Amino acid sequence: MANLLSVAKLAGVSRATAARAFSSPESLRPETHRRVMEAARVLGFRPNKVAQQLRTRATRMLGVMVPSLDNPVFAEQLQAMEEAARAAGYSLIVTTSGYDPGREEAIVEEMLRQRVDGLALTVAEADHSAVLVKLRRESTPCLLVHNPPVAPCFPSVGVDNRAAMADATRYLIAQGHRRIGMIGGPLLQSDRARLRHEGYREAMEAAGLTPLALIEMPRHTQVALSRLAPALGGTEGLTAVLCTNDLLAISLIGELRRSGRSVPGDLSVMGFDGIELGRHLYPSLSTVVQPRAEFGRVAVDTLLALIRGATPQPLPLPHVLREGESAGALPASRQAPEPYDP
Amino acid sequence: MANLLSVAKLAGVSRATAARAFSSPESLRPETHRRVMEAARVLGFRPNKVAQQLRTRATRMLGVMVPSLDNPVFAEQLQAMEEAARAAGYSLIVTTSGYDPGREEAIVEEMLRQRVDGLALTVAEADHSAVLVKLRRESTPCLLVHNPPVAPCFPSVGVDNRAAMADATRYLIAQGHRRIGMIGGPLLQSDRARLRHEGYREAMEAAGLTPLALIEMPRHTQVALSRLAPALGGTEGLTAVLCTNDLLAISLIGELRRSGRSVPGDLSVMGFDGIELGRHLYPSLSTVVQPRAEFGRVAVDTLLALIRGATPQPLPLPHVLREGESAGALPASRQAPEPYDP
DNA sequence: GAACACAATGAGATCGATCTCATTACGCTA
DNA sequence: TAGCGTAATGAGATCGATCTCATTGTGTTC
Repeated sequence: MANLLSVAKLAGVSRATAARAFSSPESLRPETHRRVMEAARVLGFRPNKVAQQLRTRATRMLGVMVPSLDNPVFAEQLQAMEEAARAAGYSLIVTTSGYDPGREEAIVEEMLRQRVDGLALTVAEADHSAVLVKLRRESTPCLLVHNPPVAPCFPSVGVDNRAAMADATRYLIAQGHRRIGMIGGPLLQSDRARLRHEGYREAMEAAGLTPLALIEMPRHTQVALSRLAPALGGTEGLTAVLCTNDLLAISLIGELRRSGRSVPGDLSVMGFDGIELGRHLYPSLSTVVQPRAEFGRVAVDTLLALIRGATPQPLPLPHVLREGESAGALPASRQAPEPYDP
Repeated sequence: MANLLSVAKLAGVSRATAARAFSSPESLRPETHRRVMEAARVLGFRPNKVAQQLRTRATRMLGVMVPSLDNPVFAEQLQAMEEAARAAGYSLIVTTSGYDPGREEAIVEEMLRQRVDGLALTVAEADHSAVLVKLRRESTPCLLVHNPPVAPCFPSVGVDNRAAMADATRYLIAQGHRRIGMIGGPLLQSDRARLRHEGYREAMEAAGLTPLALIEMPRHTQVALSRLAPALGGTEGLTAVLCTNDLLAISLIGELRRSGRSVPGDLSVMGFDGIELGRHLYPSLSTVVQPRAEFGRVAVDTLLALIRGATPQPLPLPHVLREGESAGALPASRQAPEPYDP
């Protein structure tokens, strides 16, 4: 394949001049510039970014690691990141960790060897992450996405998970619910799940209600109704459930209806994430919307700022409670025996 | 940052020997190998892939372009591709085109400059794609995903869209439906949409039924019920609808139910893709499953074969019809006036 | 101990750009 | 036309590895 040297020869100039034709055309005589460009065209010259990267010690590539692309919340965020990155002249190397610390480690090492200019990571557990400890010693700019900014060294882009779930909880309380439960995926100890549960607990306690332990589901994307069934039966059963993500909520609604229960008649269900699809379901999903597209943009902007040497301290992004049809007012027939009276 | 030269110096060997310690340790005396590795450890040496890539003229990176990550069918496929690629020691550069030919062009040019070892593309229209015409002159191995293998030059990974939609149509016919319509996204002319419509038409005609034109929706992910309403009313209205993708189907089901209609009572709905979520909805989605995870694996395997210089001719991947609850037998009350009688 | 085969190591070119610094060319004024 | 300042261009080093080929070192055999 044609390289700059061959272009330079054909145009009758030196490599340096040929290079300038691309990087700073204004420093060349118009005629020289034209000759070089013509030679490049004739030879089908295509600049080699690898060589540029080696020489300039900048790859203009960002490494992105998300737990999974099966959850639209990550896919939608990635979509926004890709667009923002490309607009800024950067490419993304995309990887999935499956929440596996071993894979996280290997992926990050690989990306460092690739000399990415920056890393945007979503890890399982930011404050006990081996990979973050390692990165602390490295000079590659690094940004957390979704993870709370517990690690003092790394800026973080995400919503205030605790406040967001507290909002959702208060919303259900305002709808008249008193017996409210919460379900989550298999990583109960994940930093976000923990914060969300704390938000739930605080809102419950602030209202004089009893928070329950997080009910663990075997998968992030699918409920096992059997794990929840005990909490649902009888007059003392739950009347509303908060889910740590939308996929769980959607799956829960499906299972409930398949088992003959109605939503929100028998149980109000709230999601978390605000994936696009939730709007179009019936009943439409009541959920806490994380602004995923903005996540992506802000993540890239912040990472680029870090790369430029700035020390941005991004604020938590605002979450929005989207009222759908899956959570509603508590039917009179299911009012708690003891009325709420502060 | 430490480079091989500094490692070599510290270990008291030449660069060549230091390099061999990593690439072919067996060719070194154990003692020499140990000294080099120790020096590397002390200096925190991390091999520079950019330099390796320049020198070996192989990046071990694959360029992936999909229309969008907002549709789980692409996200799930990408997830599988990433795992397969990483298992083979390759990284993915991921981009989204939004079906925009201009962006397709820019993205591919960018990836060629990056000297990716191979490209896996999903384009809007394989047989009139400017970007594919350009790629035909290039030596970079290229694979189409989802696009039918119309372009003689490029292998393609995907299901047989025509046969798949014909199967779905026959399924509905077998359920007693006679007035069956089909809806699609804004790209009626997309190669896949066209093939799927052809499959539908053939199956209809083979059964002596009248196929209808594809009803165009303004977006890929969301129906506008108003566009469909005219076809639904009265005793002559449709009793079943095929959708070109699952998101449309899910959105359609939601809209129908919200407007007071039941699914499949008033209208049977079939999707296409088989995204995971469809299983968990209520009613669960009847759909044609494209094996997305297998797509990803096969795509990577085929592309790696191309890179090795083989000329694989991948077969269409098998599709599976998944019977859900959104499509059912035609109620007796809605039997067509003229019974089907070949 | 000399000769030889083979293993281990080193020297230097190379991949394809960029960048600095030196040199040449050009335009302007006197 | 000479002199000068600036614009335009070129020569060569450099980024960090790999690879070929030459050389040195080691061990075996007679």
